[in-house]
Amino acid sequence: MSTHIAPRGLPTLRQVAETAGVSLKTASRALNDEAHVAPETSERVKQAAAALGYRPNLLARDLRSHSTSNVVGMVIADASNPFYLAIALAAGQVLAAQGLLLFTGVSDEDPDAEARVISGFLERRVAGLLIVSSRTNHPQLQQGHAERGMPTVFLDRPARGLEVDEVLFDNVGGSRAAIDHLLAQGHRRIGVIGDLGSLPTHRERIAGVRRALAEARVPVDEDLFVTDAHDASGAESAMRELLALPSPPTAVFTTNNRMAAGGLRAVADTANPPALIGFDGLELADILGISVVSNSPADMGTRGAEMLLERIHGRAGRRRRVRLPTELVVRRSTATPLE
Amino acid sequence: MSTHIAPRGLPTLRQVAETAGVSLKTASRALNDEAHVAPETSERVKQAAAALGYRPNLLARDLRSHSTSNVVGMVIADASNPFYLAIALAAGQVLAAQGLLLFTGVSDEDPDAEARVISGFLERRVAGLLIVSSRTNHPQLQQGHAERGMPTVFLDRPARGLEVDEVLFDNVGGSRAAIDHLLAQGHRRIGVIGDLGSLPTHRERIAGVRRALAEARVPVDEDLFVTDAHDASGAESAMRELLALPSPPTAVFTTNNRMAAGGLRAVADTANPPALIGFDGLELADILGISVVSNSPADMGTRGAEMLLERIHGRAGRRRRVRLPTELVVRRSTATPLE
DNA sequence: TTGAAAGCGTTACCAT
DNA sequence: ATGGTAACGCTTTCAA
Repeated sequence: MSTHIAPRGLPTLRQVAETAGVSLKTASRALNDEAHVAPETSERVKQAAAALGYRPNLLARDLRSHSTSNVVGMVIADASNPFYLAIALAAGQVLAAQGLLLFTGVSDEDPDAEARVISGFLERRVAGLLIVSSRTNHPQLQQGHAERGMPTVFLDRPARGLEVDEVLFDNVGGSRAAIDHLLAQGHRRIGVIGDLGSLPTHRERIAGVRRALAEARVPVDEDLFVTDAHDASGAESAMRELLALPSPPTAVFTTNNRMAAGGLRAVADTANPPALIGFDGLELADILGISVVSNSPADMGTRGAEMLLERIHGRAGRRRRVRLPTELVVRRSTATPLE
Repeated sequence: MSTHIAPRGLPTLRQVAETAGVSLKTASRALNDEAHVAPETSERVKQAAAALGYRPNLLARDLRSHSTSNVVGMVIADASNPFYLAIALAAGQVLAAQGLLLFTGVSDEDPDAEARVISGFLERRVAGLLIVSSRTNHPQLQQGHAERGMPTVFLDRPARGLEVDEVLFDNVGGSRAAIDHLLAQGHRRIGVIGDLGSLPTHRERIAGVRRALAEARVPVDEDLFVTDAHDASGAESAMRELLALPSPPTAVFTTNNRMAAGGLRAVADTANPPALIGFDGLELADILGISVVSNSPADMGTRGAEMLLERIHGRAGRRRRVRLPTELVVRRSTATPLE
């Protein structure tokens, strides 16, 4: 723990009570607007509280009352991606409407950090958990929380081996739509630039690609599939490698917004850039004319928060697994059929 | 005595102690790795804890021990802007290295929501506060926290009337650099598209513009200054209005990244777009060739967290007000001098 | 090395 | 309508 700190000397309920000349319990009742307090007593207590700058100690309250706190904890894996912010923002709005506060911790794709953040929430007895996980297993949650009834919803990435609700995108369907579109434009050599191969999201998107190609009986050239390009500059290199192949792809599918940004950078100064399509929204994609499989992080946040609220309010029953739809948005980057 | 059931059936330290066949205090000592516990006793306690899925209740611990919690609360005003995420991410990394957790709450530019989030943190007795405020006054913080020693650092926006540390950008200097650059390129009719006029950041940036123009003895045409375009689509309309003027500007300065995105959208299909320069980084600005006054939200987060840590560790003394530098990055959008 | 008791600030229960 | 007392789960203090 951290070093010693000067005492903060915040007033307690007892001091408020003394100042107002009432008992501890009466002060408590007055400040909580409970019944059976004379209006003038209540007024006197509230003035005393204001004068002293009193603030309830929620640690003590939650400890005693066993009421779950009004905080929902959210863990996001990657804060450098506005995509996850959009989820958190939407979720926060839904929760705020119910008087719940959303506090967000960042794991930065580090499983240990994620465990620490979740522990922090759990040990402070939050009312529920929203998790964009960077893990494939969840011993903490298995051990006693999610499975003993801590309301929990996984977002964007599945909860492996855990009986909890989840909200994911239709990654397979979205990828298939992207590839089908490229095939329809006449492309047969289709490159793919993907994020970390360990990410379930990535895997599903790749699965969609393979399925689309298989159904169209287009042979798969593994050299055209680059994976583990975990940031924009990795994607940029990946794109350069693809274009330097003896027989380069005529179209490239980037599996998320960051891969798209990197890929784009690599072709920005190219004479004959390949057709380009991405997954996820991309800022300014409209101006740049980039086709995408678009999804709605806001919907994900909203839906996840709603499901969490139901659990917090006592909903029982089996896990629910929601798949949110995606939408193919065609722009300049794939508008021209291959000759 | 019947053993009580903890909320959600979580085991308590007492149950761990009973399972291990030791006293409450011994269990506490063992789990906290304090001295004076026989190794084998310690081992037995830890196994019991693991078997039961024990988690310490930090509410109880912090309540009793008066140790400040290991949580720092951060409030951000606008989560739809990746800029603030970048600040939070950097701050979180600095704090994590010291064993502190950063929890972030979003106010969405709503002063009441900000107050609620701050109350939530305060009432949970966080170790410190990082605040990107949407308020101009801070009665809560004045009343007893910031001024009684709750470590607090304001980021990006000043702490009006509050004696706390702050880290801001050199907004005036950055704007002046942008305008000086446009003037050097021969522009005399310079438009400005700004965010909410109530935002101090915005005001400072406008002040920088006026100062640069005044020093160059270029008369100010108020019709060219559009303000309160608080989102990208507002900025887009603003840009269209500017271009529709009888005597439109030859260059436009957008005072933040969102204004830039909107302005850009408006000129995307224009034959003779005005010169364009923005403030703040903008995703893909390099590809789009947009000049910017660039700043580093990561530096802001890092610096702010460092200053907060010093306060948490007991640093006394007057408030410190840091101004972080900006850098002019010239790209295609302002590369051509006006004929 | 270990344990019993007190207490943190609050709310719950049972009186008055 | 108001108040005393116990209790929440933990750490601190002091004793064994």
